[in-house]
Amino acid sequence: MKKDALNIYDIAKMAGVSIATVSRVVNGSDKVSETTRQKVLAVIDEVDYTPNVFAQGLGLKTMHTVGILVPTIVDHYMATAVSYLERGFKEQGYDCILGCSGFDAEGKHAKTEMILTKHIDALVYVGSTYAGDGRDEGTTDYIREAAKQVPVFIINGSVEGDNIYCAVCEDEQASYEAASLLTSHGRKDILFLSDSRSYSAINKKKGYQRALSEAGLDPDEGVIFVDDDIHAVRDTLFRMDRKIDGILAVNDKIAAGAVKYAVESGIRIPGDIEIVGYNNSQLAISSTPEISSVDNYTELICDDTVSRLMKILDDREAKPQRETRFPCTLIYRETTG
Amino acid sequence: MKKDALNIYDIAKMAGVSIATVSRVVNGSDKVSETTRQKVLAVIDEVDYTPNVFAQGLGLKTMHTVGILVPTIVDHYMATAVSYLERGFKEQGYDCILGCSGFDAEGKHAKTEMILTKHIDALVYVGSTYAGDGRDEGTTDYIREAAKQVPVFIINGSVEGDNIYCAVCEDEQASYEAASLLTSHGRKDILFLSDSRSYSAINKKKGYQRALSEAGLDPDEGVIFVDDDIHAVRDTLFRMDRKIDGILAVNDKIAAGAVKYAVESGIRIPGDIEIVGYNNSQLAISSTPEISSVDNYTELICDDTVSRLMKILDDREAKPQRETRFPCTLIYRETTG
DNA sequence: TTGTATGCGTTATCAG
DNA sequence: CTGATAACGCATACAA
Repeated sequence: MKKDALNIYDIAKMAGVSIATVSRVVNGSDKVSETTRQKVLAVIDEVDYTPNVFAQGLGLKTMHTVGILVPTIVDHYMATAVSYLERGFKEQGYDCILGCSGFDAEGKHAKTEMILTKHIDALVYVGSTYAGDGRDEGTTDYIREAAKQVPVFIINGSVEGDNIYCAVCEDEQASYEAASLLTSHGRKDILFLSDSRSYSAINKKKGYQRALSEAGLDPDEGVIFVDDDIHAVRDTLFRMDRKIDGILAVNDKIAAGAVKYAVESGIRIPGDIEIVGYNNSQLAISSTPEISSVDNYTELICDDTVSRLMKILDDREAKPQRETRFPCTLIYRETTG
Repeated sequence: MKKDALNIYDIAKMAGVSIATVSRVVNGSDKVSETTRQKVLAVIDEVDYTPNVFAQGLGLKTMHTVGILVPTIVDHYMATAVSYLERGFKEQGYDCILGCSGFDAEGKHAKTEMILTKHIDALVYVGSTYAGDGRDEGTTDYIREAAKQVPVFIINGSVEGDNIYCAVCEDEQASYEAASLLTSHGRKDILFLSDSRSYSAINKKKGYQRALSEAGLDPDEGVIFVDDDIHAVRDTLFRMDRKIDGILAVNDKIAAGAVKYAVESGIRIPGDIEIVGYNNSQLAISSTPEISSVDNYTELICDDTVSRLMKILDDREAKPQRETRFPCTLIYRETTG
């Protein structure tokens, strides 16, 4: 059936040289005469030989793969990030092993263990959910544990530890600015809609609260937890039966739910209520009216992560910046005045 | 730094047995006494030993990984499919290597070659773009080439060839039913909005055309190619300056663009125009009015693919059904009457 | 510049 | 039931 692939011995025999020479040619060593190089290359090209990655991995202890863990790939933000990471790593000759861990500790822990058994060269966590809520150090212990084996990178989250590198966007500031925009418009009843206590959600909340405090508003009573579901958010707002003239959501899906609520309630946007989403995704555009949303430069963050990661892989002694920070910017659309 | 992991010799030494015995215990062979088994297991548990997958792969010629190729993971449909596949394969003890190929032939070809060098146990293509347009056989040759090395599965596309297995949804029928719904409502100017000539897009078009023909309408003049972008679709429709009372789109993003067009033109939905999307994604819900959309049972298709794939991997002689077909159903929302 | 021999960590075959 | 030992395919230090 599946005829065994040719190995280095076959090539050596066909080219009339030793396996060492073949190996040298394959790996681009300069210690081989041009004539033999051509001879070997001809054979390799002829029979379409590719070195066995398992054997390479056995000796070199690397198979040029990096592991990527996301809570769910269905989320647009994660998908986008994975897309950029995959592109970047591939450019550097690294393949990606993907794992979807879910949001609970057990899954994160289990998937981390599993993916580590694959002897990946590095591990990238995508999503601030992996950074925990910053309160309970124990929740991120599995990351420090993983970092003992391979360099660990976190996209959009910050975790302390040796061999752990982070890239975060300045959510606190972005959220502060968005909320300040609303308070500056005289909004008094501004909600903060969040579905988690992840690292980034916490920072967004801080920014929101800072803005409200500065405006002399109660920074706590507007903080609401909701499910990450358009209709669930809408219904939650319906049930609240409370005057609202501003909403800051931690993602566009939640913001879209808020828009539904306003539209179906006959509340005018942005006249009576202003709404700001987060991630600047297609959902913000699909919605009517289109949602003003914070863009968090996923591409920039991912490219930076790839380049810092490669720095380590190229030189195991290299110590790139432990944490890089990126700004966010609010994209103005129709839900803000 | 990264202390070398323990190997089977270490365990053997610590347990006072031979490596063969350790291997037997690890692989659950019954040819080992209960006492020694416990002794070895104790050591393994104690020091947290895991067999080196490279060495296993070298001998067994498999590392229990399957390759997944998508044109882009950013697309919601692909992301959803990958999510289900990953879950299914992981359950069966297989890891996933992900590749994003883009939509052009060169990328598909190159990524296929790359992922094959990883000695994956099987390859799954997600998306009908890989099935080509069915006209040019040459465009899918790289798939038949890949199938010579490993079993190949295609999600939502049909390609002929040995060792190639497909799962498709009955897009022709679903599209026919959706278009028939509109004609039955007396719609006369129904557009078919498509962004590609992929296998599924072609089937959707056929269904649309069948419905229009049956209703005595011209099946060709409504077929329009658009960019897969909400605003681009809207603007294309603006420019068309043509009476339209029905739209069938090959995905929800395009349908969302159509909704924008109608809303901004003051055309009433579904009174003056009815719109049907495809994939039943969040975009359909995010939109206002919410878009009626064809659900194509991604989960079902993926689970079926996983189970057929495992059948082959469990028994290399097994020949599961070459092509499985799944129905679609229209989810009625606010853009149809 | 080229070839030989060894190690990488398993699994599997074959004796015992 | 258990233990040597030979593959598996490659990279590389060492010899020539």
